[in-house]
Amino acid sequence: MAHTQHQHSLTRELACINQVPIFQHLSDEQKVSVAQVTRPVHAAKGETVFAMGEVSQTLYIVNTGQVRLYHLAADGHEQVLRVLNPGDFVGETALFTDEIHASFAAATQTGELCTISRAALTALVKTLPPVALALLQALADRLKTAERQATLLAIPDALPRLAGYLQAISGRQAITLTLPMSKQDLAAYLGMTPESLSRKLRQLAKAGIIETVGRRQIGIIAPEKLAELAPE
Amino acid sequence: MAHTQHQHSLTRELACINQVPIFQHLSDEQKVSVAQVTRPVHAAKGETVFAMGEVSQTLYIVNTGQVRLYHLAADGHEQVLRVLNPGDFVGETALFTDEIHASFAAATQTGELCTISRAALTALVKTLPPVALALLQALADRLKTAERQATLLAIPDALPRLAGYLQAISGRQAITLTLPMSKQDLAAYLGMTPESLSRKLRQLAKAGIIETVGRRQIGIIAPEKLAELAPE
DNA sequence: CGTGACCTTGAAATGTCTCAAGAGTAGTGG
DNA sequence: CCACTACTCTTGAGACATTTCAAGGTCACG
Repeated sequence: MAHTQHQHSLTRELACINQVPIFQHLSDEQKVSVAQVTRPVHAAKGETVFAMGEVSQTLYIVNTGQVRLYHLAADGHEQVLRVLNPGDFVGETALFTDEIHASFAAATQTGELCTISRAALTALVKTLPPVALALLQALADRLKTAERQATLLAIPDALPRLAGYLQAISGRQAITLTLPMSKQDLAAYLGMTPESLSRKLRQLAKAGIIETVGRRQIGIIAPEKLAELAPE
Repeated sequence: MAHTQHQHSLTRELACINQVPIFQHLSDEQKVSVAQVTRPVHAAKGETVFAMGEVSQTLYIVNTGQVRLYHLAADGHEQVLRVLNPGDFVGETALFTDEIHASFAAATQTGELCTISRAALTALVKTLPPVALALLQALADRLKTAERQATLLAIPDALPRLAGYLQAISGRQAITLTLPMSKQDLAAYLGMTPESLSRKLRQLAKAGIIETVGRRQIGIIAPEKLAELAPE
């Protein structure tokens, strides 16, 4: 079925490609060759994109919407691993081995995903050096944030962990930011309980460092003070 | 000085290349072209390879010996980020931006490093697809372990954190393994105090799950019991 | 063989977790 | 459109685990 769709037009595929940073710096004809191996997938809010344990040979790139990656512990507790916004991708290990998904992926907002099979992606990397470089850059970036996250979580005290996180996602600017997940998810992500997170946020607010705007927004008022609390 | 050395022979450079997994699957002539842009560096035990804050445009690959990457906190406390064994590398972000080293690197065992400049590495990725693929695989692997490490550290209780770590480095086998760092470094790496680590190791030993052999060796006796304690 | 660093062990203090209940918010259905 | 409901988030008090702080033991190294 997908085959005939591809014959019709590549507009949907190209729309995918054009949104994604990885393919941003390609020429038009290079984008077409990428589009030919891309399969768009629609994901409605709440829909499961893939489940844990499934075998995959596919790279998923979020075009629009938002996808939440999470673990499901034995006690039914969900642990958010990562939140995929437009341009983010998952499944890069499928490039080399049959990846057994270690997590669930569910859309938190309706949107479009682009999928590329392992074989096609390998071919792209071999024939289009810019794709290889862009992928390397994306992986290097993610590696950096993952390693930062790991060193952050190694801190026993909750306050510097939270401060370090806020500093990282605010870019040390005095901006108002929207949290990428609910506070209970964020708490688990930061290795603490929702109660602790709530208390620490209040503590920062009382110190005049942040202000909470609504339920998912936080205004960074004093980035310098945040930096003092964060490691280094 | 390096220039004339290169003219003499590429034996040292090729020795480097041949040891490194990234370049393993190249043809002989491809290896030569890599060797031509490789600069070997000797690192004596205890020697500093690079310091935090230094600007780098170089990829470092460990050929022989061992290199320890670590943070230096304001209070002088050292936090080990990663231990590089032969085949491991650091500095991949230098591929894209002038990396400001976020850590120190010091040799814990005398050995040889291979260094490749950003420009040369970029050129290699563009001209030799196998290099690009190998780099991608290496980054994907590191990403996987880093993300696993992050989810592990998000657990509040020390015992499952330790169990998860032991499980990861033992490969779920009943083997005797050598710790890659001192126990006080390992404690910081796992987000606990040396005292806690000592107590938890004793606890595992009393339960007949592990045994401590000397100061840096641990024998895994019951991998299944370890898996029960580790998350999932 | 001595010295120093690493590791272990012990007891008290602190911080976070757990458990429980109450507010606020968002989304739903009448 | 409003009220209701369900959920998330907050707040409080007690229990617990880990961190501190301090000292002793053990191993590796010169």
